[in-house]
Amino acid sequence: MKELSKRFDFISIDEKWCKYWEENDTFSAKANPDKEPYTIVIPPPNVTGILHMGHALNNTLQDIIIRYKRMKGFETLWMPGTDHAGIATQNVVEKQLAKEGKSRQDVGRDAFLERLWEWKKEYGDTIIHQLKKLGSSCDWNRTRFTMDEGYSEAVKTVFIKLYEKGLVYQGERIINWCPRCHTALSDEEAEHQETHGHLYHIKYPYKDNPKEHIIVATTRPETMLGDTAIAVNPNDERYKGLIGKKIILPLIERELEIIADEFVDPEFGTGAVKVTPAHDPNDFEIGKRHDLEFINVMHPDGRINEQGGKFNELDRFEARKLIVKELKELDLLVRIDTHSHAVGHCYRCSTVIEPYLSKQWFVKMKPLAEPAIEAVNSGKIKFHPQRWTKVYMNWMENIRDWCISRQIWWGHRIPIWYCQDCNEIIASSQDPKKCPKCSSTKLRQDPDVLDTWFSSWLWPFATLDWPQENEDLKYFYPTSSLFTAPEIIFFWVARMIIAGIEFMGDIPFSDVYLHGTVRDAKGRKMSKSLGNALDPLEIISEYGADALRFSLIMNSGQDLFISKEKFEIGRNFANKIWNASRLILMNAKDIDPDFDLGKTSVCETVALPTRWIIAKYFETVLLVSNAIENYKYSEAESHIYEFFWNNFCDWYLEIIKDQWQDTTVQNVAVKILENSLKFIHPFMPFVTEEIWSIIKEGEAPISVQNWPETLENADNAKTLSSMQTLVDIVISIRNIRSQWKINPKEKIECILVTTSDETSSLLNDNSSIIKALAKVGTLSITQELESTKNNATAVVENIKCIVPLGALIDIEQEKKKTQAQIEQQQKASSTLSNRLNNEKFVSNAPTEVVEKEKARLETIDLNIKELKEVISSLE
RNA sequence: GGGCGAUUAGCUCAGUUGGUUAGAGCUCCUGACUUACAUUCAGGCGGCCGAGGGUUCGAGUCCUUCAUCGCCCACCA
Repeated sequence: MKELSKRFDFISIDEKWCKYWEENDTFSAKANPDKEPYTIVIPPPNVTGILHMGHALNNTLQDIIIRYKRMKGFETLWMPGTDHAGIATQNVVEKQLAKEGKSRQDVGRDAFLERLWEWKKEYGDTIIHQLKKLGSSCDWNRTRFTMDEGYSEAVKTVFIKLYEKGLVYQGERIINWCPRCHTALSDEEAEHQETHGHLYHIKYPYKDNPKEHIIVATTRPETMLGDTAIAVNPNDERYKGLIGKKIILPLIERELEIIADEFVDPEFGTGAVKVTPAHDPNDFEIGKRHDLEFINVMHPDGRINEQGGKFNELDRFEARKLIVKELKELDLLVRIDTHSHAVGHCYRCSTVIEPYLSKQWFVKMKPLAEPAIEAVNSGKIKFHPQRWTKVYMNWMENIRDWCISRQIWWGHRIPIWYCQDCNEIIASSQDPKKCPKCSSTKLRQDPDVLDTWFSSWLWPFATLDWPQENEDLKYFYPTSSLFTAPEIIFFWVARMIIAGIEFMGDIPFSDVYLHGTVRDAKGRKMSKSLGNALDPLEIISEYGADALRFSLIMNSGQDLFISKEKFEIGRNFANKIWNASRLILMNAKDIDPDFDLGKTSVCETVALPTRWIIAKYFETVLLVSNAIENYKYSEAESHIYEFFWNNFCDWYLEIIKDQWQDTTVQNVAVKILENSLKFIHPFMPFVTEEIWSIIKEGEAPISVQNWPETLENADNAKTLSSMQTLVDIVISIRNIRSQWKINPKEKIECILVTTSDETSSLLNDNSSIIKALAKVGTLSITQELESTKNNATAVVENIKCIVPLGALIDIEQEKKKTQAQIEQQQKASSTLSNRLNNEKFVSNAPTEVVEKEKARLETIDLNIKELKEVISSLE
């Protein structure tokens, strides 16, 4: 067997295995009828930039489960890819252009798109490269992009299907408009932030009596330029007589009428509302109800247009200032209250969103949502942690139509053409040559593109080449689980469920795991602008990919608070694994390849520490497996960490230090190491792969090895507990040795002091174990005795040492405590039996409650019996 | 305005269906250069489990009220 280098050089190891896995297609997957499929689709990172810590966490989680399932014998597919991220990517390229002093209009649509594709190529590749460096075991040959050719087919097909069903429609209404990005946004893309603004109270004079006025309140005074009515509640006594009265709109001098509408809340503001149907969703509705004029007073970039009279061309906020100033001068401003309310901001550039009247494409969501609600209600799709179900449901049940058209260039062009001659609207997945109605060839494609999420929601099946039918699609769809951040439940998760059911007739995945947000040590979100972002690649080069992965997962219960030092835990652990392996390789020379841990664990002649570590090992395999299955990754890691470091290294390897000539010891150490590498592998793929390749030279990589076998839990647990007392002795001996500075080679005399029957019988029954223990621990036993605290202390002074084995407990106190417990339990027992004897209770309570109470009574009675035995043993 | 989560050692967090004396890591302190590892080893200090009330023989765990922090949703101008 080869030896490990003295230094653990993660840089070259990371690189070596990245390359190896890729060159050997270790993770390629194909439909295999002999195996069960396990599929994950990656949440495709945006091609806007480089990977951040959130990605590192997200992909590590996916990699753990996929590597685990692969070792468990599933045909695993982890589908990689990237997202074109419409607005976001267009924005970064526009910024790039701006540095050259150009706008996208300057270069033109085609040239601009070319720039975007260049960008995509560079950053898409970078991201894939970074995912590989993280150790992600994706099937890289299948890497997809949300705008590659086949994918466009899927998008067009979906659009047309929905259009034909009447679920995609065009409509003119108030949408969220970003004046900076010059595009419509969906409701989800408007981020509402609590803002401290102002509520302006303005006088609107009557036409017939300009000295009198009605007072309205507004947060956006500039919208008054588009006012076409004043509304009051029809039941508001203050205003009843005024309905129908004419008003002259200040500054604009337009004539308005006071109308009555139930929507107006008499309690808010003055109870009178200025109505601006083109700039407010509620006013829009009022406008429709009362057949008002819709006056748009703004350019798409947020400047006032010619409708604004002398405010023409002013920016909306400039106009606001000026209008307030002029109103003041005209003595029409009553007062300004401070007012905090939620204001929508663009989720890509944080510009204040303008409610804006515009013609857009929408998806009718209600009918699509129903089966998606059912899928979660019926338990076909489960959220982990479960509480997210509520969030999902709340959105689904209050779902609104989805605005899907964007006035940008980067994205899937809407497959709609307009006939210039007869105004026919043509939906087609191919470019149509002529109008089917009038045969005109003057066709113009809709200039808009689709919301980026309109392609993302097809990801689980579009990546498998839908709408084409093929074997892979049938085999790998539906996928198994989805790992993502809660921020995109609505954007992505919910819509994928809708699309999966609608277009594939089946849910897209059965489990959704929502992980926490990565924050800095102070709890702030990591972001480039705050300058608190840690770069995963930097961590990888400083601590290693395994360290990055391990530390991230260790902290991944809820939100993660990450500082650089946290990665030391992972680095140290990887180093520990390396050095433990070194030690074992240096000492294990006589290795039996068929050595069976299961058999050895029940072999009575084997020394106690060895039997114990084997039992502990089997326990750990089970704990780790269960934790992974239940999506409790940090828990799995704690089990691994504790077993490997505390039990195996610090305890077992220390104890057997001078036992290496024993071949059983050698084999046990090697076998436990090998199998530990296996269950550590999903978490730390690089170091385990490297050590495995040295121990098992010539064998297949650990990535494709089988997951270690488990023993029946109950039996193993029994073995463990029966040995625990004895193991405590070993620990005590070691402690005494170190405290009393006794040379490890020197035999020490000790007395085993026992108090309970259980322990002494254990010692008697296991004299062979004691002997084995003596052999290992260089312990010689001179006498065994039962003792009280007092004579134990007396003994201490004369003898070299004693092994405190529960003997140094104050017997009197122990008795008292036990007695108190007995009394308590007896009380419980009597109340319980009273209850069970009460006919009312037995006949009225549900049967399972009665059964439960009976079971409780039984255990309590058993407890009492045991406690009484303890008392008698103390006497 | 509605919903969700958090509150346990100085810090970061575990704590499974209520059940003996509430755990770990880091920090701090004490000791060990024992050649696999100082990215180490052995030990120690440190907790009215956010506050009040309730259910129970028994509550960190269940119910209720409150406080503080965080997140999400929401078209009262």
